[in-house]
Amino acid sequence: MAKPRFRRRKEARPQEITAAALAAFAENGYAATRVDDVARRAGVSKGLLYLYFKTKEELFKAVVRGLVVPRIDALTASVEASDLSAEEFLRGPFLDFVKTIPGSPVSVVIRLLIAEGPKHPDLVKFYWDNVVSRGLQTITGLVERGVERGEFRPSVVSELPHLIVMPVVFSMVFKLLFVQQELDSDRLIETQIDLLLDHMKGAAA
Amino acid sequence: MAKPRFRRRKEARPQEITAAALAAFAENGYAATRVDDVARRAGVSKGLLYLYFKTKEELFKAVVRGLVVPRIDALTASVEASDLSAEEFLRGPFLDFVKTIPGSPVSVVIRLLIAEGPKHPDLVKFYWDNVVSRGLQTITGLVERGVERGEFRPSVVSELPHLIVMPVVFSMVFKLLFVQQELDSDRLIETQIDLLLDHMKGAAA
Amino acid sequence: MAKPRFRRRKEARPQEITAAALAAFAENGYAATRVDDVARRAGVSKGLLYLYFKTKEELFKAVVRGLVVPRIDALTASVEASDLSAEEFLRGPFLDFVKTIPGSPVSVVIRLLIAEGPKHPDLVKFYWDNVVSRGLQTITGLVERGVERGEFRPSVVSELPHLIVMPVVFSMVFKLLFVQQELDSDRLIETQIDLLLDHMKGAAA
Amino acid sequence: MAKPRFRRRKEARPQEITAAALAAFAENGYAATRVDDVARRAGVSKGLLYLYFKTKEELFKAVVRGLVVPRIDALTASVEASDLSAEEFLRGPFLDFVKTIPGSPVSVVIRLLIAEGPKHPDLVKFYWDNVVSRGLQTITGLVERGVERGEFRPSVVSELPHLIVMPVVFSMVFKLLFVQQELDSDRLIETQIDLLLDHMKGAAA
DNA sequence: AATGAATGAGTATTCATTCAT
DNA sequence: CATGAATGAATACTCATTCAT
Repeated sequence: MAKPRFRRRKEARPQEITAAALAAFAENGYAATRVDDVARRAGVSKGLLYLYFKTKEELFKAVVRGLVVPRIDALTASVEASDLSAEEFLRGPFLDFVKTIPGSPVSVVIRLLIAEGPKHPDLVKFYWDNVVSRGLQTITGLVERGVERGEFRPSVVSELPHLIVMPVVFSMVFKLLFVQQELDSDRLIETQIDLLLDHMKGAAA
Repeated sequence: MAKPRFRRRKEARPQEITAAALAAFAENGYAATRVDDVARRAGVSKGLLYLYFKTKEELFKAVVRGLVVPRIDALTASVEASDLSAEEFLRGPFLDFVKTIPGSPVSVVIRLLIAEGPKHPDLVKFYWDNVVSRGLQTITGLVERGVERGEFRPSVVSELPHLIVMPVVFSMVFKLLFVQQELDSDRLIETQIDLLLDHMKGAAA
Repeated sequence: MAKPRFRRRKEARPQEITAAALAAFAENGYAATRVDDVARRAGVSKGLLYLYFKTKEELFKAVVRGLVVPRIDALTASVEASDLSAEEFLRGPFLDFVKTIPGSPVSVVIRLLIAEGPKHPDLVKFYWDNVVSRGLQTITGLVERGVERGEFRPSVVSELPHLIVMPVVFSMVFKLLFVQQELDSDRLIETQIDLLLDHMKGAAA
Repeated sequence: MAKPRFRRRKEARPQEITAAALAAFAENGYAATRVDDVARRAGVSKGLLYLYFKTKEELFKAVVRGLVVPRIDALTASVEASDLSAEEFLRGPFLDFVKTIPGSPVSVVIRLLIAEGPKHPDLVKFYWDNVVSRGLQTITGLVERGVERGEFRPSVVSELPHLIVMPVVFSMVFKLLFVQQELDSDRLIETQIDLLLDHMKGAAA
């Protein structure tokens, strides 16, 4: 009745499983992904999966948490460590970082959150606190540093840092929805930053 | 427990049902919405619902189709009918129209498409053809009209009309995700249009 | 994918299902009974069963409730309606009634309660309130009527009506456990009633 | 989180495990008890448990076997060794012994057997042969000794020794079911023995 | 002897869909 | 047209049991 066969034994298991889950969720969305599938992708039995994650929902949360926090940490750290001028930073490291987002697995998380968010308020809260809120604060700080240093004049951008990340979010959503359609997200992002820098550096209010 | 019995045996039934479905989808998302719920909301039996819509999926498509096309038709028509200058149009009717979007049921459709899109390529295609593509074309036309008339100088915006709708999409997604958080979407949209008009009207290339 | 075939339509369904459940529980106990089995026995699909009973547990409760209350009602009513002397009643209708219990489905309920009781305190409460407590009160009332009328002398039996029902419970448990072994439960019950009547009618304390 | 590590690598292990199992079964019943739980309670790994007991069922049987036989042995031995009169024995050592039963772990075994008995006929057989049958025989022997010695007149009790153990079983079941309710089982048992001694010593048939 | 990671068969429950009435 | 009783495939989760270490 039973012919078990297993080999490995690790503590890397949780990561293997969340990676598999990410892939599965990316393809089918949360609701339509079967736990069986995730287990199979991870090369693991269903039972083992449940050993690490009490429920499908918890697995979902682990995926979101594990994927997204490191990136924001990196951004914040790099802002703080940098001694570039605000403009140089925005056109340099920031732009580089931000351009990678639309093609990255973060999109998957966005999709999951949009689809399942209403049923997981704590997760949304977590995402807001750890990613969005922190990201916006970091950007605001960067802009205000520029103002303090005389690079920029005071402008609406300090209050609406959303203007800066907008093209990133837009591109993610666009690519998520219209996989077939072309969108030069790099150019979109660059252009928006150009516009904003022009505005912030300009003379008139 | 009390159901109005003054059904006027209309043939407005399909609309009543799609309206109920929209409401249900808005609350729970597509996957988590039970056909039972939709029927109950519409004050109709499940059997009758299935008389109008062969499957849940078809109902979904009907909701999407029925909701968005009219609005885009209206926009296009109003552009064509207008004899305002491009800037006047952008700052006037366009802005008015566009500000209403983030709070409207279109958001729901966006959510549904993001969540379920990958499983309904034909629907995405439909949405692209009838809404997004047409919308972008209309905007491009408007901008080019401005260039032809000497209002604007040639600029990226003709190639990236996305710059104009970006804040709308961003606001929708933001509100979809972070219901609790404030976002002054009107101001965001206005500011972006200001930026772009400055840019398009500016002297330097 | 679906070739449904069904015919009937009733409001007797719940009873058909609880009857099937009783049979299944009797054979295998609660935990080991599969809902599938109950449905099959009732000639009904699993889905329909869940239409009437939200969970397996609720089905269980319905079985217990439905089976047991009517009998106690009957006993109580018959005591009140009777104009026999206490002894005549005990030797007559009471004995007849009580002898039927060990072979009746009530045993099944006892088994279920013993096995599952700790996990269903509300059910145990219900059973106590509606069956045991009421039954003991009825018997106490009967005995006290006898004392008032001068048939019996006051005795411990008024305080321990359990003495009267003891052989019934014992027989049930015995037969439940040792199906193979003989036990003349009728005689056991009769003898105990004889003993008690001797005692109650006797002169010495 | 803290486990004593001073395991003395005893071979008292099996007993530690059955003791843990008894406790677990007492709380949750057989079906609802997880082997994991038993192992944890015994401070032992699951693997080790399976080294001693091939299956959960075997563990169950070991619990039942280990718990009841010693007690009956003691009773039988004490009857045989005693030189008291039958009445003295019944009112003395027997009563003392029997009063301890309803509060003892034997109740747990009763519960397990009632709940799981039908699926373990061999276990029931074992219990019958080694406990019940022997117990009843011992009691019958005691009564007959009384008759032979002229203490008692011949009576039903020789044929229905169940009359003597009835209150014990009844009390166990009662307490098992209605943990909250009071029952003076000592008094119930004493009273029944009084009744029976009166009867057996009485003049009239 | 001892561990606990790993397995997978088994089960309650849900829900889109159908069809007798 | 209209109903809602009935179906059954699909799926999350559990737990006894095994076996590499």
